[in-house]
Amino acid sequence: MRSDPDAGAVLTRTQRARREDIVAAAIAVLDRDGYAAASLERIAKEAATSKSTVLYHFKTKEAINQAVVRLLSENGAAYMTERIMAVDSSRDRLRAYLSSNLRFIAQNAAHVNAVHRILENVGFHVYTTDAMSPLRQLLASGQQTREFGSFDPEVMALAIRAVVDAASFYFTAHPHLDLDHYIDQVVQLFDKATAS
Amino acid sequence: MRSDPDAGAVLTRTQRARREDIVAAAIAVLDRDGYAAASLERIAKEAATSKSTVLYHFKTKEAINQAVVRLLSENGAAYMTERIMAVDSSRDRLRAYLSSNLRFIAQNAAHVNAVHRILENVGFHVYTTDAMSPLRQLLASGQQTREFGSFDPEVMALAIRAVVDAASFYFTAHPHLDLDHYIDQVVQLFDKATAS
Amino acid sequence: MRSDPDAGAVLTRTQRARREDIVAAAIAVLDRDGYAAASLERIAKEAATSKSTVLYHFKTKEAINQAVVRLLSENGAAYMTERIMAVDSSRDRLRAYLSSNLRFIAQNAAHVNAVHRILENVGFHVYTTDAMSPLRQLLASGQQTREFGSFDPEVMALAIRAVVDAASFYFTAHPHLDLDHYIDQVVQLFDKATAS
Amino acid sequence: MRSDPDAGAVLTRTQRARREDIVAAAIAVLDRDGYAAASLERIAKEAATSKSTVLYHFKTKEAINQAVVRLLSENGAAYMTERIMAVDSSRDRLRAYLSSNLRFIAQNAAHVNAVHRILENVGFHVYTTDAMSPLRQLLASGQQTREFGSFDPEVMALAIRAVVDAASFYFTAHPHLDLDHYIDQVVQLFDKATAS
DNA sequence: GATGAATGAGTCTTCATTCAT
DNA sequence: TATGAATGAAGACTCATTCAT
Repeated sequence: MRSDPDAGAVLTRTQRARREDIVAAAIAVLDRDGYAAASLERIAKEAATSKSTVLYHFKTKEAINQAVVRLLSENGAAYMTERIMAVDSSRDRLRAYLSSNLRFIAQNAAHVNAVHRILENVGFHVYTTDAMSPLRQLLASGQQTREFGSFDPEVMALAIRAVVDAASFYFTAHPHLDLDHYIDQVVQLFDKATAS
Repeated sequence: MRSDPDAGAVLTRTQRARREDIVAAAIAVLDRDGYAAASLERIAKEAATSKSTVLYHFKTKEAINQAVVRLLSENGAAYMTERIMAVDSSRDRLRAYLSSNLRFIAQNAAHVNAVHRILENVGFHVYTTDAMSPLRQLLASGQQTREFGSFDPEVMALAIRAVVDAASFYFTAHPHLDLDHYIDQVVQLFDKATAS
Repeated sequence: MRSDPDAGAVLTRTQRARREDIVAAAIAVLDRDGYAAASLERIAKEAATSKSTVLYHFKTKEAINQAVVRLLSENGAAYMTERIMAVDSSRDRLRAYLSSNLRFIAQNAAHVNAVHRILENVGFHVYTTDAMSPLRQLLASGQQTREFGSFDPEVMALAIRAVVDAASFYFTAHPHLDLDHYIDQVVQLFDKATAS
Repeated sequence: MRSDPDAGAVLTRTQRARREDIVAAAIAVLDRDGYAAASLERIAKEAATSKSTVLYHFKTKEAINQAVVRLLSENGAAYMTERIMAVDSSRDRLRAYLSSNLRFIAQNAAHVNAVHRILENVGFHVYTTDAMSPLRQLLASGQQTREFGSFDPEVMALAIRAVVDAASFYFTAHPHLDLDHYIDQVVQLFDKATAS
């Protein structure tokens, strides 16, 4: 029908593939060289095309960034909710939250870094939004069931998110770290911190 | 020819005052509008001078950023070491570390945000540097004296820094929060997490 | 290979219909949004096709503009000459020239505007070309037959064309004007101006 | 004090001179090559500088166009009102209106063309605005004093403006025309057209 | 000591056009 | 016959920096 590389419109196979290439290129540049360096030209070169071609597929630089962000949150949500929903007690849920989140981050460190880079430079702040609210609820309901001790769920949620969000940079800087040990330590940390 | 107001050279009172004005302006713009918006022009306007004057005092944009970063670490170090050195046990030192750090951040939220903005966009990473090493040592020596329980000091240090670093954004987003309560909660959190 | 839908070649019915659609779309965009906005993309969207399809039918953007211009002059010439030839005296011919011209413009305001937009932006100037020469001849022969008084036919012709050419914008801006009254006034104006 | 090449702010002598150069260059390009060709690059080259320098002095392309338009209307208003106010009867005023307007246009043909080019491409239309209202009033008051005969002042005003507005292109196309004769003819035309 | 003027490099974006299918 | 994909050229604008005064 019509060429409409936008919105939720149906995309050609080629279009989808190209868009994936470009998003991957954007992630690579953002992760490696930072937000300021992630110009259309750089991204295009990374994707082995021209600026114009990139804009043919995305039409706006912002659209690329949005695609990078959206892709991560889709992937991440799928990965995590599955693992969190699989368990019942609040404590287990918190453990699943931490471990699945960290494991996902370890597997997608570059992408996660890229998204951090974008969000930092877009005025949109993680600790401002309700990214924290499901976590706060998990903690609060664990307190009601006496699984968790007494603490301010808001502050605890913030701490958890801070630790998780710091992970992608740490993982990138320490590529050979023992992930299982790391996750284990973080889980223990918050097990103790939330103990009753 | 010129007296070169840069480097370690001695500065006149006027020069020092001007430089402070400019650094303050840079902080304000960085905090309020982000890294990308912090152009020389914006900074100059905020400081009520001209671009050329700013560059006369700093000679490079990067020099301004460095001054912003250096000023914070000087202020912060002075504030914190004083308070940490005042106590003896490792546990008290950790508490002093957390509370003095958070209190300093609350008092200098804009400046801290500004520095975050700079570091994020400069490829220089906090969790890469040895900003963590004094903390790691504090934790390790607490373990040797049996004040702290068993945990990986590296991971614990990382968690602490993550929570502290997240604070400035949180404080900015929640200007009316009860700081003492917040600090108290964080201290309790890590008290439990490091308990033996 | 290709049948080349351009030039004076014979066109299938479908081709002709497509071309008409596109010309109509171009007119609409030019009239509504101006010359600068009349990109191939905009025209294609207005015609509910793709840029490529538009270019398949016209091969060049300039060709579209030419088609828009040519279509108007064909339509206009047909409409006007018929009405002007129907009368005999120079005075009546002048009246027919004015009234048929203005009436045609009123009926085709969008198209006329579109053509103005194109000509303005193409360096081709109305008062430079011989669009004025038939009019000049009409006036001169009216003077020879003493139907018209004394005046410079060149200047009078220019004035007439200026008034007529201004009409399409005026009509567009005042869609509810009393056309018959307007035409009557203009006819009277030049009746007096050319009176002997 | 501050460099502010905008608005009504006070300008350095250099700034004023430069701005005049650039405006002159813009007029030349607009007149000679049309609106589309009047890119910053072209204007800069005509002014024998660089694009950046042009933008240093104007900061927006639109600002250049505004300056071109404003300069003309200032010059024109000064020239014309002086000459129109010098006479008393409505008829003499109309004559003064026509002759001063045409004479001004002849002396500033390039500038007038340039302004036409801009206004045509900006959606702002002459016959839409109240550029006509002083003229309409002049005609109406001439009718009240019986100096003028019976006609629709709106239509007559439109015709006058149309003829005057067409002049700049005509003058450009015919550089050697006898201006006095031309003006004389136009004055006679509207003398007859408005006669009682 | 301060600053107005100038500028090259680089940014995002639009556009007409070509090519392969 | 029609169109999706790709692209080079050009456009307006931003920015850090240099230079002369």
